[in-house]
Amino acid sequence: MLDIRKIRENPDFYRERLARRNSGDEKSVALLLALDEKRRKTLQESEALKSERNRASKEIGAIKAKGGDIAEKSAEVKKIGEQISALDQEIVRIETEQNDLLLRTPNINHDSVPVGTSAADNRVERIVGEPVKLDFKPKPHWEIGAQLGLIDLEAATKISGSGFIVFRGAGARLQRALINYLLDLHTLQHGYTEVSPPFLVRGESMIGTGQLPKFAEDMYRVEEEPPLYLVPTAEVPVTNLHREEILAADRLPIRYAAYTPCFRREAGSAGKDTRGMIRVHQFDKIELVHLVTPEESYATLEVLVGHAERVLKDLGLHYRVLSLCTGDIGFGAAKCYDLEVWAPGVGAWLEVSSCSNFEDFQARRMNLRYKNGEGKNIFCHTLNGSGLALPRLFIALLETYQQADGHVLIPEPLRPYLGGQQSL
RNA sequence: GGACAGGUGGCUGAGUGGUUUAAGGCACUCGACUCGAAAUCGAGCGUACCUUCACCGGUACCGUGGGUUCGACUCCCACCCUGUCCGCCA
Repeated sequence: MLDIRKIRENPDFYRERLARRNSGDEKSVALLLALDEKRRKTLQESEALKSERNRASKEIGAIKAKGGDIAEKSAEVKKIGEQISALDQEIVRIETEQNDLLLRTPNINHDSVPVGTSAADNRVERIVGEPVKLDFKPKPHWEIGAQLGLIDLEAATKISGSGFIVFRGAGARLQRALINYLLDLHTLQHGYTEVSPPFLVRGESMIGTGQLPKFAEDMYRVEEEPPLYLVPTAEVPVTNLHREEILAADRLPIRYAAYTPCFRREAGSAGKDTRGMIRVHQFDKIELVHLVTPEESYATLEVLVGHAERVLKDLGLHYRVLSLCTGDIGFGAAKCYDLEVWAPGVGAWLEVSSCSNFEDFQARRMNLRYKNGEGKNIFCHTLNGSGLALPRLFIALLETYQQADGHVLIPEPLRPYLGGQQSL
C-alpha cells in the first residue's frame, strides 16, 4: 500500500511512476487526492465539534455538582452530538473508499527497474552455465516421466481435473527428496529459520501480502464464515507471521524458509505452457522470506537471489536471471528478479523463482513495524523469493539429465536424499 | 462443543457514570550527587490521525464492534481471544 501522505506531497512523482507500469493506475492519484482532501476537511470539522462537546460536558458536570439546572446545556450538547455522528459516518465512508482504492493500487518501482510494457522488455542480467549437450533428441518431461513411471497425468485428471499431477514411486520420492534438500540447504547453509505454516489463511493475510482484494479470482476460496483461502504461496502465511507487530530492532533481520503446497486457479491460462506439468493448480515450493530494515533491503534482495541461484548452480542446471520490467513486474514488488531454468526437452526457459523486494508495500498493509534506535516505529521492508518451485525444477532435472538409454542421472547433491541412488 | 474466570501502557496494577489530563510501582532514558558505581533525589517516558515552518494545540484509542447517555474504562448487547476444567478427536 502506498503512503497517502507521500502522494499528497509529491503527486506528480507518483503519477509518473505509476504510469511506467502501463496499467492505467496513475489515474487513481487524482481520485486519492480528492478523497484525502475531503477526509481531512471532514475530520477537522468533526474534531472541532468533539472538542466543543468535551468542554460542554464538563461544564454540565460542574453545574450538576452545584445542583444547577442542566436542561438547556444538555439539549445543546445533544445537538452537537448529532452533528458529530453525521460527520463521523461520512468520514468512515470516505476512509473506506480511499482505503479500498489504495489496496488496489500497485507499488511504484525502484529506479533500477527497466521501463517496458511486456515480458519482452525484461532485462537479462546474466546467463549462467551452458545448455546440456545431448547426442540424441531430448525428450520432453512428460515422456520421460511416463516411461519411468514417475508421474501420472491421466490419473491426476481423473481425480481432480486438468492441471494436477500425481507423482508415483521414484517420482514421489524425488519430490520428497527435493523438499528436504532445499530446506536443509537454506536452513543449514543460508541461515533461514524453518517454518511450517497453515495452508489455509484468512482474508486479512491475503490483503497483507497483496493478493486481495484485487486478485480474488486467482485464489481458491473455502466457503467458511469468515472465508478461508488456500495459500497461493508460502509468502502469505510466512510474511504475515509478524503482522500487527512492532519488532525490537535487534530482532531484524528475520529470515524464514518454508515448504508449502501452492494453490492457484490461474484462470484463463491456456496455450503453450499447459502441456505436462509446467503450469498446474497445485505445486510444491520452498519459499524464502526476509523482514529487514529499509536501509538494507536492496542489498538483501541480491543476497536472496544468490540463495536461489545457489540451488541451480549446485544442481548443475543452466539458467538465466531477468530483471522484470515495469510492465511485467508483480503488483506489490518494487523490484523483482526472475530465475529461469533451461529445459532442453521442451526447449524453453522456465520460471522457477521470483525474488522481490516489496519495500514497505506489504508492511503497511499488515501494519508490520520495528522500533529503530531513536525509538521511532518504522515500517519494515519485506522480501521473498522462491527457493525453488518444484515442478519446473523437476522438469529441468529430468530433461537435463536424461540419458540415451532412457534413465535419468541424479545430480550429486541430491543423492544423499535418495538413499545414495545415482539414477532413476 | 460445554462450564467457569479473565482481557487497562514494555511489564505490573488501581479505577463501578463527571478535576482520569488512565493513579501507584517496575523497567527504560536524561540530569544531579560520586573518582566511578550502587543507593538516593529530580525530570522525562504509549500509539495513530489532524493542524503548524516549528513550538503549541486538537481528536481518538482501556480485547473488537454496536447501543444507552449531555458525557462511558465504568452501564447494556453481540462477538473475539486467553486461562482452567469437562467432552470429542488423528
